[in-house]
Amino acid sequence: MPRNTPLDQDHIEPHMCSMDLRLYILSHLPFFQGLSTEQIMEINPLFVDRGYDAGELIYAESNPATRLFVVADGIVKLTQLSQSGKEVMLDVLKSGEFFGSLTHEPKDQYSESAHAQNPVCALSIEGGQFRQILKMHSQVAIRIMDIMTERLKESQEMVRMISTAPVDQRIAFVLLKLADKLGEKNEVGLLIQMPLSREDIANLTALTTETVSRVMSQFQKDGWIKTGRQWVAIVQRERLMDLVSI
Amino acid sequence: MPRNTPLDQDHIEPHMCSMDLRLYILSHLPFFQGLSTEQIMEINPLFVDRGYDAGELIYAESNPATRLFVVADGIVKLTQLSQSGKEVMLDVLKSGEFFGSLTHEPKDQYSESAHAQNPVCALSIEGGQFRQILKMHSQVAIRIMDIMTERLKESQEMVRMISTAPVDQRIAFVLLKLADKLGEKNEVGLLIQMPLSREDIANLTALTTETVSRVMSQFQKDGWIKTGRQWVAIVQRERLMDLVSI
DNA sequence: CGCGATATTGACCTGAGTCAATATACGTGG
DNA sequence: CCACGTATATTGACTCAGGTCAATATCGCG
Repeated sequence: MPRNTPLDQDHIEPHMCSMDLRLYILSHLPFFQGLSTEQIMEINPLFVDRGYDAGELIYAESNPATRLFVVADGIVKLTQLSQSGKEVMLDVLKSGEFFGSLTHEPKDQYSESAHAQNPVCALSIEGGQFRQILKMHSQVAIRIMDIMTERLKESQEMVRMISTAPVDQRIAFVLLKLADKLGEKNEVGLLIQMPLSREDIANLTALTTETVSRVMSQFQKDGWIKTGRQWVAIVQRERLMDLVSI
Repeated sequence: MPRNTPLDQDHIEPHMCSMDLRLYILSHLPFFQGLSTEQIMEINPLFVDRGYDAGELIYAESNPATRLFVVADGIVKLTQLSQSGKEVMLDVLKSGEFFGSLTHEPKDQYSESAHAQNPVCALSIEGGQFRQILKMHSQVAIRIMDIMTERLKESQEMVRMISTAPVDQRIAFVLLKLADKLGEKNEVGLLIQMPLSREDIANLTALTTETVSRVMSQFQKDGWIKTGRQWVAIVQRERLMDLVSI
């Protein structure tokens, strides 16, 4: 049984949203590819940076939606609340991914809440200013469109899994997806580099913590994963893949 | 008990995807707003039209994705198949909405199947040609981006409903959504203008036909809806709204 | 070292699925 | 235009996957 958390806990301090990091992030954003360095330098001052503590709210569902955010460092989770108060986790974002508002309609509201899952540095820009950029650079708008298309596809895949797959498949599916996105090879296996509790996994799979615990205990007994408090590593990726695509 | 189907069955014949309809549709597409009539006329020849019979396949999941489609007339349903073979209905599209491929990567595959739910006339354009239009007209790309954002939001709302809401709320929710999109006031109530079986509703809500039948029988006994073979009309919209947002 | 958050495990319950029988609407062809 | 046959819908009895409730264990932080 592994002792301590194997998660990497070196985080950039909030105040280290430095100019260097900003320019690095902005110039490497997938949707700014195709812009020149000068264009990036011009856009740079429109962004503000800010650090968030682990667990801190970045914005809340149904609040006025005015800004577009970009993760510079850390992990951001997007959630909705059901009427009964259960949290539904819609997505997990890492450095380089955007979230928030793509519009500048005064009446628009955020359709989900965003929380820092660990210490986060995020850049943000006012929605209207971002739309100016889109208007001037169609290749940026096309990139954003492509990313939204990909996200829609993933959300629809989630609908399919939740609608039709049994619990072990659903859990295996999200573990594999997270490992693809955040996996880091170490001595144990493929470690998912984010704090990830049973409750988080339950909120990602439309299950309860108890069910997640039972299934993951079995996965561990079978030697498919190794797991502890707030972390999961995949040991036998193939076994999980087989399970998902039976 | 209403006797016959109250659905409007006047459909444009497949061969009536006429030039007049084409230009009307193209010039009224939400994402072509902002283009001049001359620009629309220029784009027009890039589209081909085709009619589909009720139930006919337009394209299949995992086939090479090469074309972008636009519904000119009729209803198109988008579906995925689970491994166990159950159909999951992802969306229902009406005139003016697009579906298919927004890319021109040779290796891309359709992530869902598209079927004509009733007789359909659709226009389509090759993905690469459409991207040329996007590149030249950033306002079109921005419109598409906005539509994809809206669709993602709806898909995420579906994830939340399926994850957390009991069956009667889920059914009420999709009936209201369909009525908002396709509702037509008539003597019975607000009729959903598309062929809509119990199985369709089951595929939209991650339920079985039997459960849908039981819940809808109850809705009808309560006087909230009127329904028959392949049609549903909403009588007491408020009651359903109350149920959904308890 | 001790406390609170996190995780596990068990016993039991229940909402929705499954299986099966029956009913009813609609299209088809005589 | 009616009779028949098939697809669609309803209803009931039973089952079961996963939820609920509750007790206990364990980690890691302060």
